[in-house]
Amino acid sequence: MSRIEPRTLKGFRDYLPQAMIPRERIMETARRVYRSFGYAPIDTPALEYLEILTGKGSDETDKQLYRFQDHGGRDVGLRFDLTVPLARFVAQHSAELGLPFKRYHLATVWRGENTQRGRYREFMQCDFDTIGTTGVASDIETVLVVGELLRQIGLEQFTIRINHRGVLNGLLEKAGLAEQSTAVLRSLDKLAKIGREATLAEIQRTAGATTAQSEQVLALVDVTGDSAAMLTQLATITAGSERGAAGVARLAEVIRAVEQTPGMAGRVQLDVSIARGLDYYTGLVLETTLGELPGIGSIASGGRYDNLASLYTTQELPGIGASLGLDRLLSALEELGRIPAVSTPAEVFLPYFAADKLSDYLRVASQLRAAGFGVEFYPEPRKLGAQLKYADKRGFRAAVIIGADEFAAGQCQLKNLSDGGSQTLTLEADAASLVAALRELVKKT
RNA sequence: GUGGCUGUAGCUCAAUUGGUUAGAGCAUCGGAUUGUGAUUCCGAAGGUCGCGGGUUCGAGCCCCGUCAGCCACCCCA
Repeated sequence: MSRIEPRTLKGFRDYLPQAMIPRERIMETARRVYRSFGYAPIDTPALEYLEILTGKGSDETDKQLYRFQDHGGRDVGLRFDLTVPLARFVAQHSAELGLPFKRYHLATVWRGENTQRGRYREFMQCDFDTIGTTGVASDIETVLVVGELLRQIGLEQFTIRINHRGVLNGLLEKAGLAEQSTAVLRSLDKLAKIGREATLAEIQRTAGATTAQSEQVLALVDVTGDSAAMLTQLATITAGSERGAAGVARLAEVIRAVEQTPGMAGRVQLDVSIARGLDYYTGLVLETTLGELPGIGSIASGGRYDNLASLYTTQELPGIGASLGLDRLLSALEELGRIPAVSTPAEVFLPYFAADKLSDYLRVASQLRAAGFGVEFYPEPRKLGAQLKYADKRGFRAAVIIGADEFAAGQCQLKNLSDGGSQTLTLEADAASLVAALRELVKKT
């Protein structure tokens, strides 16, 4: 009989414990932060009717979409982001949800695009959105959520770069390029990557702009200084455009509020080159870069849109949201050496040592678990050395060693696996001394 | 989707100009008179040379296809 080769599809990955543990930790942090701002969890099906997903109908969408017929002959597709499902979801349930509605959604999405480092065909998105309000508070909170998330992940050196589509569009209006805004913004988005001259040329090529028009757009790039100075210059550039003025005013308000939030001063920066490729953004747009790894690109980004669900409902649903780039963030953390080489989620290892004391071991294990520790009990009585080797390899912090001698004496040994130190403790009926010593040890290391 | 580079053990790599039974380190598993890991010592296992076809007396090495990875382009709702 020929064996089937175990393998995974191009762009699809297995996650071993060592990769999955930090991954879950970040997802837990994201959930905790999102919840702390009142975003509620939702989930939607991986598979949607094809017409839901192709509603926007760009060619690129079609190319990247995983589509097929199900067993009932229905045309279906796998979701390629969480925004389209959110739009469908809100249009379908707005009566039950009430507005404004704040939700977060951590889920897998699929895109059949060509793979590259950090770009896969199956990946996780960690979105949060506020639907049904245009209030500046929701703009401010979106920035604050991103900042709080990164801080709780343990990253301190980051910059949230913000811009406003109204400013860009106001400028385009003045330049007479309003119709070609998508093409112009797409080119502008590449400014940092390809440089000023190439951007200029590309705007002329893709949007059919004149030299004067494209220069007028690129005047943006000459906006420099601190945020206040830039805002003044932007006001001048966009003078005469209502949208531009409103955008400048909103940027000013967001920056001021974020600067005044404890722990967030200096974390937000106006960056006129940020356009975001997505043509549905209409207001604030944001990207986040790491000071230690500027080259890795944005690890959290998002923006405001006027009308999320116009394809599915007549109801006007403005909103703002952002998304954490989980894979990019993880590879950044890895590059920074911030991913511990651990393949166990538990901190305490309990060797099975005295073969006839199974029930006593199980009791200690459950006492430690009740006290909040993750405890792995080795499944069979083996040589202690082999068991400790196993524990070391997996990165446990501590081992609780209890053999026949300790049981007889009513004691246990607590071994710190990172420094090899060991202490002998009294093992009471409620294991109180052990719990206290473990708390110390886990806190310390 | 387009173009380029790459593919030998779980990982990183080696293997004279095409020439016998494809090697090493690390990792894995076992052991060093059955109670202490990560540092030591001994041993074992592990390879359809990504896969398929072709050229050749002979292919890990050359050719074609295919799959996968990396890079650039495209794109990223």
